[in-house]
Amino acid sequence: MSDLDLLDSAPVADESKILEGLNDSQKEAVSAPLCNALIIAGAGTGKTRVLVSRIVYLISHYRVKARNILAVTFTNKAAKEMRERIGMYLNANDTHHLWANTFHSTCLRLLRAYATQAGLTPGFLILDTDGQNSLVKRIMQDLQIDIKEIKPSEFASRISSLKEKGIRADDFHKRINYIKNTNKKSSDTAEKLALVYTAYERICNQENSVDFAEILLRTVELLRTNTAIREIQNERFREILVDEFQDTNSIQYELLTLLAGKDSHVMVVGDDDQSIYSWRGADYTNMKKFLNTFPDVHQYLLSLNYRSTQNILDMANTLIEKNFERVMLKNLKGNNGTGSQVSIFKCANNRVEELSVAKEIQSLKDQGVKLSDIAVLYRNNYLSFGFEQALTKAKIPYVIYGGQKFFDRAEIQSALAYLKILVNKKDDTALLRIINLPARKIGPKVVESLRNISNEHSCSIIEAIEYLHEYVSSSEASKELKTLYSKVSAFYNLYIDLISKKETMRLHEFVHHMLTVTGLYTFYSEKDAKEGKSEEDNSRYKNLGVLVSNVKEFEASVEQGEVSVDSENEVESEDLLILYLTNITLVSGGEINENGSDEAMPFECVNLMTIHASKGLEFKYVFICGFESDILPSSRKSSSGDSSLEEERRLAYVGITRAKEQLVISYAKSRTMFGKNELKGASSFLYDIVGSYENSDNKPYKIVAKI
DNA sequence: GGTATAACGATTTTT
DNA sequence: TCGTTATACC
Repeated sequence: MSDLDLLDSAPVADESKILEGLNDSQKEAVSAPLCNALIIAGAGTGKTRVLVSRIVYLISHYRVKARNILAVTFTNKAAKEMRERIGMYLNANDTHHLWANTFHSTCLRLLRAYATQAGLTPGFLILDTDGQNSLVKRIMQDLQIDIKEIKPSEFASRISSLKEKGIRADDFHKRINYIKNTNKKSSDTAEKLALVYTAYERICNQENSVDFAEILLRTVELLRTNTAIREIQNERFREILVDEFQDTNSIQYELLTLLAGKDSHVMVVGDDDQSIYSWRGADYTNMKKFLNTFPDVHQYLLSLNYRSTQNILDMANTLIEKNFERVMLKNLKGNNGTGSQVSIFKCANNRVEELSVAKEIQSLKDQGVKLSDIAVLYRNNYLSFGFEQALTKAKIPYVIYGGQKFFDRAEIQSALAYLKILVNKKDDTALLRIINLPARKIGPKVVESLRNISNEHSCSIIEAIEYLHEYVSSSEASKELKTLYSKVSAFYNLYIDLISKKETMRLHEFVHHMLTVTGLYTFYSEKDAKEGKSEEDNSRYKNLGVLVSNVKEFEASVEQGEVSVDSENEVESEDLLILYLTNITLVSGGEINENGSDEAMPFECVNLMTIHASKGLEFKYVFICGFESDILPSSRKSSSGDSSLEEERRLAYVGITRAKEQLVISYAKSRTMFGKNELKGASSFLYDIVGSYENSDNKPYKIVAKI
């Protein structure tokens, strides 16, 4: 070991301090030997704390080097939180070397480092869900597949889930042929899908872009086939830790098996009772699989809950007991006393429900409760509307998590499309979005001709225009080509101007320049004016300004070294613009405020969100609303088999276990939905819970009628 | 190239 | 019911 290595792995935190304050089972997990381990951590049992402590323990006790540790999470939020918490124990050098990232950014880092070996051109961009949908739509139209019969987004998501199962277009074709040969009937839709999938793969390759699923699949294929690269990673990643393991899908599972070498150890933390993303490919049986496939897995169970009162936990325990497909049975025990009873609001209708909740929040507020300690949770986004109205009327400020994301807005996507073609001229998807935006007389006919040229020369549309420019100015071109060029020459000049200015200006100034010369500023401010939008309320013009601020902020954070541009030579340094574009598709994604930053709301607000979005969070006061049949469990699921019903039950379980001190569960007996008045009853889950306490004098809940 | 009208369809959501 | 979107039409 060199001195430098010793410095790198020098203990940074007092070992006894790491274990201080942990309970016995947490301590056991944190100080586990270097081994494969499965930690089953019930809701609120200090899962993140254990993970963070384990990482620090690995470094200080086992002298594992930070660069040999990989921690993987699902969301950027979780990754950020983990990095921050680890940062409190480690020195800056260790923190820098440690990989604590989402599955996607981990893979992306590998792909950037080994782009060529993975069959990509360096500088490739990420195709987000919108881009994916529009590409699929374009393909379906080209193949004359009726997009009214089958929604492009349907095919797009099916392609993604095929990729998440590791199935390529080729494999899918083989499958269909196999079915044909044996059963003689294959579905018409599947055959169409296969055609679209093939074309989709081809175009993504041509355009040098990867979608989210591709990021994972490419990495897996790279590691599967390239032994040399795999061995480097095996050597590097000695200790791998995975958060929310119940949410892994099959490609992520395979990734773990490939990243871990024979001397590596994998520690996974999860809770099968909180698996609520199976519709997205998550498979909590990976926990069982892990136990059976990885050698010598040590098991740890965390069931002491630090979050909620026992009444709340009893509700949760009673509910989840009805699930049969559990990997490991656990009963949450708390250390916060019994607490007050859970209130079940039995409301005459949804209006009453909304007003009752608002009234209750008002009285909490009057008692001096911080609004940010209150959350209103619901199964479906459309349920938020009524609560928004009721809260507005009561003058109670709130924030809604989710909803339309800033970067999904049309004007932002258009601006980004301009930026994308500047770093990746192969990106036809981006180009087609803006070639005639704002209108510059490039209609479908011109586009058609351009696409013909690009097909002939197997190049992108921009390259076709470049080719046209060369050809027309230097030789005796045909009249048709000359007129064609005259129609796109203005756009070509714009493109050339942007390409050259990009190098000479600071990035945010350049983006501002781009918005000016492309005419996007004018286009959108005129559009705003036409629709009578005031300067203030979410005008599209203003949003473009917010984009510039966001770029500026990003620029500053890169300069301060906050965004890791990996210094190790395996990751090459990149164009700042590529870095920005990658960052917003993969890392930011969320809502940003008018200053262009993603800092939290400065003032006190009640939190409104879906139960899905609440996972991993906790609040002192929680209202779970619309606890009704056909809503929770959702009408689409209750009829379609046990496992989806069980997932809905887990969802309710997640909701309940968010509450620390007080929980209100509310339902309406009648509800106006889509203009129609429907009679719903209380959720079957509520009957299950109440039924369990039928003869008990010691009920964890009380029912309150609201009329 | 923009506007009016009809038709549709409406879980959950991160990357 | 309400918002989005495709198509027809000017």
